[in-house]
Amino acid sequence: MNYTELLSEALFIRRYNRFFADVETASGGLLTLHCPNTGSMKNCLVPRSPCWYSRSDKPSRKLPGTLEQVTTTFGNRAGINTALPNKIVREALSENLIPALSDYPLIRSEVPYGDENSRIDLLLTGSQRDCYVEVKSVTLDMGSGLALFPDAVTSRGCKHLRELMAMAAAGQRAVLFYCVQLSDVDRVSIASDIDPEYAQTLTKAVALGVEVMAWQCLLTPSGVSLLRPLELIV
DNA sequence: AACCAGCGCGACGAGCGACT
DNA sequence: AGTCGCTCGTCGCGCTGGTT
Repeated sequence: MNYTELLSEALFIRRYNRFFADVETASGGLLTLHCPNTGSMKNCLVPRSPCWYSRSDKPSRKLPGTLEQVTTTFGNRAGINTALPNKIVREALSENLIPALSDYPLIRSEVPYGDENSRIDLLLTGSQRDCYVEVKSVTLDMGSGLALFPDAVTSRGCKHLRELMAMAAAGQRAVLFYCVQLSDVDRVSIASDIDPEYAQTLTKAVALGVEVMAWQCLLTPSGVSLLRPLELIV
């Protein structure tokens, strides 16, 4: 997934509510950007650390740009745009870069499904069984190569797990795909101390046949793409 | 019938005020 | 004290209405 133009570098100053972040540009000016991540962004908000943003001149937008990448507490680069993982994974699927999900000719995004008014991120069809793929953005850097999910209590995350379990029980493939937008990471685990209910539900989901996979992204100023599968400690 | 533009809505989730 | 519902900005989907 390529940005429309190269990202600009700045210094992260503060995120003063979940939609707005102030940065200091190279020329020393203060710029308010849209923050495309409404989560807690734990370990991703380090004052005066390097960050990168995209510019937009769309007349419909109120802010001049979007915060895309930041530096974590441990000095790693994190992609914080929660809209990107779906695009990145879809792109990788259409290029057959994910061996475990390579036999599906048809890919659709945001398809309504389940009993709780949900939409599945990606529905893969055209093979023997349909494959429901829920993509999660992982940005919680714990240092020493470890990334965790979630970074805050996520009732929607539990809801998505329940929907995936229902799909698996109905005989379809159900996949939870952790898209890890972090540099210098080699394994992913579940933050059971942050959201015990999510951890329990995930254990149940795995036992019921929901497949879980985690891939690291390559983050550059020109774009983000899937890089390699990561060890998953569930 | 086919296409396009515009509009409305849902999703995202932390925080806050109103209400039970 | 606990729960509910609304709000923020952006994106993408799906519906509607207009034009060709």
